[in-house]
Amino acid sequence: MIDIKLLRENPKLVKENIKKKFQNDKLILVDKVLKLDEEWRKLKNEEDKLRSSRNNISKEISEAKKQKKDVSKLLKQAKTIPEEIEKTEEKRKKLETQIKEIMMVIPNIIDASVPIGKDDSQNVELKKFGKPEVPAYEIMHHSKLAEKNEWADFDSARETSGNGFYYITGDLALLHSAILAFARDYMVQQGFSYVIPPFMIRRKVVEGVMSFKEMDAMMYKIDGEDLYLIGTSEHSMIGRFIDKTISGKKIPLLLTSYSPCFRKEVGSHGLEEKGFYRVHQFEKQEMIVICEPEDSYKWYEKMWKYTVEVFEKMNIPVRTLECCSGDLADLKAKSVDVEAWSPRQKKYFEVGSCSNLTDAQARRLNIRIEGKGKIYFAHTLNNTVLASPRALIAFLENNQQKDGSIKIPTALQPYMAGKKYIGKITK
RNA sequence: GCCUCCGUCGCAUAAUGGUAUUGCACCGGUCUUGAGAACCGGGCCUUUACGGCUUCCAGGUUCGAUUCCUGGCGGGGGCGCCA
Repeated sequence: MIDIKLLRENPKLVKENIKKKFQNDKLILVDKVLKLDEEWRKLKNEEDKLRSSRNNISKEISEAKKQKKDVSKLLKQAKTIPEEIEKTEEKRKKLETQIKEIMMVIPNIIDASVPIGKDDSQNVELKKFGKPEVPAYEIMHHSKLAEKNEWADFDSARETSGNGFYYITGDLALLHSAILAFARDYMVQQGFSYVIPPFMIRRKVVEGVMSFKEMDAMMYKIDGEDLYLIGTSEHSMIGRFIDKTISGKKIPLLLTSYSPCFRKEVGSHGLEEKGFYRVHQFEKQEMIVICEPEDSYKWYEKMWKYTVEVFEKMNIPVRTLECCSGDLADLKAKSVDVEAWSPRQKKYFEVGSCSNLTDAQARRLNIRIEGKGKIYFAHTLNNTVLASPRALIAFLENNQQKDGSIKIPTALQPYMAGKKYIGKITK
């Protein structure tokens, strides 16, 4: 959500930004909202004046009563005002709703450095980390490998819970916990504070953090309760700060959270594919930063690097792929995906996403900083440290040995009870 | 889940239908070598007006609601259930 003042003062800039994002159908909204805003201000002024006269008459009544004077004439005069206020207020509130609806869909001003492009096919590779190698031996699909080692039971999960669920068992379950714990500790070492948030949130919080469309496609609702299962800990983490003014002394807030994540994944066909790639339930270590407006790009650069480092320590080659203007969600000013190398598919796949939302999310949720004698909107950022079981796919492929066993990188061994290898030798 | 009491700035507190009081803390400014003291100020909105809004939230009654009524949310105490 951008500042309506920016729209008032510089509608041209807002329109240029919309064009950059190839959302030309939204261009008319700018003039529409300007008109509505002008009307709103007019009504607001009228209303203020009406209230002012009501307050004055009320005062007169109060004083007249004290002096035991007759107030019937004043009362008669006063009675007409509330009706007028109500009428004006009704109109104003209607306008307010319309304005807010439009402001919600006007995209955040993207950073000047964002590459211009229509959709994800025009995202730009920034840098490769590690060598994306394809070994001479065949890399087994993770679900086949899991089956051979009795590391997963998709068939039973389908019976108990449905497609898109899984049992992870034995050493793979250990590894799943290990990589999450490793990711958590890595972030703590970088100075982040560890948080376990609520895994369910109320509707009003959900509405704050996503659109109705997203809500329908993602969120599971608890029957008979005003509660939804979170799709990511970002929901409850950022929800914690709705309508809060944070003391400048506590800024930047560097938080890393763990949570299970639940997603309906409505309309995604990838769910048919066997394995861990697209599932209804996963676990994620996340990072959230709330900082001074001038520092958000400094944090943005640091944040995606942390993810790259975590994957490097797990011996997984990655690359960064910058979201082009058309692929950028409306709240985001800049965003980069971290993708892991798949030696089996000979291509990269998404394992994390780092975004700077500048002040758009903070304005929408009313998250402010108090300091230097001023109160102003914060900048907010979020990034995946590691999501499992998806990260396990990359792990099992890149650490797979010629004999079919899985080598545990040194950094992970303490989390795996010292084990250096897991898995049967199958070849 | 039930019964019961309660919700006013970060904390404490006043007003009990007449337009939110006071103290402490915090922050900014003035003064100062610096700190402290002292003094001035402190949220939001708009067309900056001796303007409007703000007593957990949403409604209602009223010329006027912190005060009365209804619902929600949050907290304390008691009972029940529970890893």
